[in-house]
Amino acid sequence: MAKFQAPKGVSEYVPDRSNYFEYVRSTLIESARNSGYQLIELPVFEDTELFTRGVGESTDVVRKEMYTFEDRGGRSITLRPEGTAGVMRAVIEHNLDRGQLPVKVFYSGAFFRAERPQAGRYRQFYQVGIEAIGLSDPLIDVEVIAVADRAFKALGLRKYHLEITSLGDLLTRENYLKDLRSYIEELPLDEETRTRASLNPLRLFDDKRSEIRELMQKAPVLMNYLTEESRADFESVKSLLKRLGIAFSVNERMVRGLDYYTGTAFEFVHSELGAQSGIGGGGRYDGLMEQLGGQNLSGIGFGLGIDRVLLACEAEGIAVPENEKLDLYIVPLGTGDESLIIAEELRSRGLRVDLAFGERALKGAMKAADKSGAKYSLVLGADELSSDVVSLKEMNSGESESVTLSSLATTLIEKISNLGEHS
RNA sequence: GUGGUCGUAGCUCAGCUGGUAGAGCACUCGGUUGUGGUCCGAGAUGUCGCGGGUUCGAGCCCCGUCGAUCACCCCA
Repeated sequence: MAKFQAPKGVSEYVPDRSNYFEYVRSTLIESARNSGYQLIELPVFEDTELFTRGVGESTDVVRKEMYTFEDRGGRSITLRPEGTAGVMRAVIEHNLDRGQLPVKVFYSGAFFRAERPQAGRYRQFYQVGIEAIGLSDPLIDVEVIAVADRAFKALGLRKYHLEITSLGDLLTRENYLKDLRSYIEELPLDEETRTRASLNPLRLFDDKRSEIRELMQKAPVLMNYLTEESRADFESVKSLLKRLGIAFSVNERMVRGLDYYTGTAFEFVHSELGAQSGIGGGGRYDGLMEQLGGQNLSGIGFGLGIDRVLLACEAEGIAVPENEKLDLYIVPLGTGDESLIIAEELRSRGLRVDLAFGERALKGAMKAADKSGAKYSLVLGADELSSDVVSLKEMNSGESESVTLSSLATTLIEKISNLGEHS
C-alpha cells in the first residue's frame, strides 16, 4: 500500500519545529491577553452564506478559494477562510454586544483557503486574530495595531514595517469607487484585467506590471475623498502611533482582500519572505455587523499569520528562549520504577522533567540528556537509592553537587528561579 | 487556476556520455566496569516520490501522476 501523505498544501508542525510554532503562537496570544482581549473559540466551519455575505461575493476568497461542501442534512458548509465573519456571528448570536463596549476578543486556530500552495501560503494555515467591536474611535484603532506591533517586537522581529491607510466610510467609498471605475473605463486594458477591475477596481493598484502601475499613477486617490471626520480620525491614528513609537508609512493605494473594510486599514509586511510578505493585516469594518443581521456597530481587528511570522522569525535567526526547555533529565541505571516515581513527584511540583527509557547505556542516556536541552541531569542507580543522595549536574558548566532525594524538589525550584532572575 | 524549477538514506546532498547506489550530519554500540557536549572505531538505514514506456540494461532518456518550490493571481 502506498504511504499516506498530508493533503496538498497544508502546513503542519512536528518536533522540533513545533516548539518554535508554539512559542510564536503563545507570544502573539500573550500580547492580546495583555491588552484585555479574551478568548473566543469558534467552529472551523460555518454556514456558507456567512462568508459570501460577510467577506463579499466579489472577493477572490469567496469566488474561488473556499472549501465548500454539503453536509448530510443538505446544508451548505464552508471551512472558515478568515476569522472576522465567524466572530461577528458569535457576537450577535450570544448577544455579547449587549454589555459594555467594546467587546474585545482574540482567537487562534486553523483557516482554509483552496489556493495554489507556496512557501508561506498554505491551504490550511494558522492565525491569531483579535476583534474590538462596538466602538468607533481612533484610540481603539491604535490599540489594535499596537497589539500586533508589540507581539512582533516581543518575538524580536526587526525587518518588518507597518503600512496604514484610511478607506473612508461607506458613502465615501461609494463615491470614490464610482470615479475610479470611470477612470479605469478609459484605460487601454486587456480583457482579463478589465474583468478583474470590474470586480474590484482597487486591485489595479496592486498590479505587478509596470505599464499598469504607470496607468494607475494618475488614478484618483481615495485619500482625497475622505470626509472631514475620517480625515481627522486618520490624523489622530497617525499622531498616536508616533507617540507610541510605532513606525509606519502611509500607503494610499493599499488594497485589502476582503470587502468589508472601511476607515483605518493596515498591513504588516516582512522584507525577507518573498512574494508572501504579509505577516498580518486588518482594519475597521463599519457595515459588517448589520450586514450579518446584527445591530449597526463598527468594529476593528486583525489577523496575524502564524506560519508566516514563524518563517520571518527563522529568516531573522530568532531562537526559542531557554526557559521553554526541560528543567531536569533523569538517567536511570536499572531503576526505572523509582526514576518515574521521582519524575512524577517533581512534575507535580511544576518542574519540567523527562527521563531515559529503555535500559539505555549510560553514555547514550547522558547524550539524550544533552540533546533534551535540560538544565540539570542526575543519574539514579542503586548507590543513590541506598544513600538517598544524588549528584545534581548542571549541564552547561558540567559541575555537580550532592543533594538529598528529599530536598531535590525544593533545591531545583530554587535553582531554576534564580536562573530566571539572572537571564 | 497559469507558467518555470525540482523530487536519491531521518536531514543536506554526490552519483561522470544510461551498466542494477554513496558521503557528511543524525542514530545505535564500543574505546576496560556509573556521567553528555571534542576525538577514534564499529553498526543499522533506501522498492533512487509513484505509475507506465524506450533499452540487453534507467537514479540517470520519454510520458503521465503526486508533492515541494519560485513567480503570476491572491493573501495570513
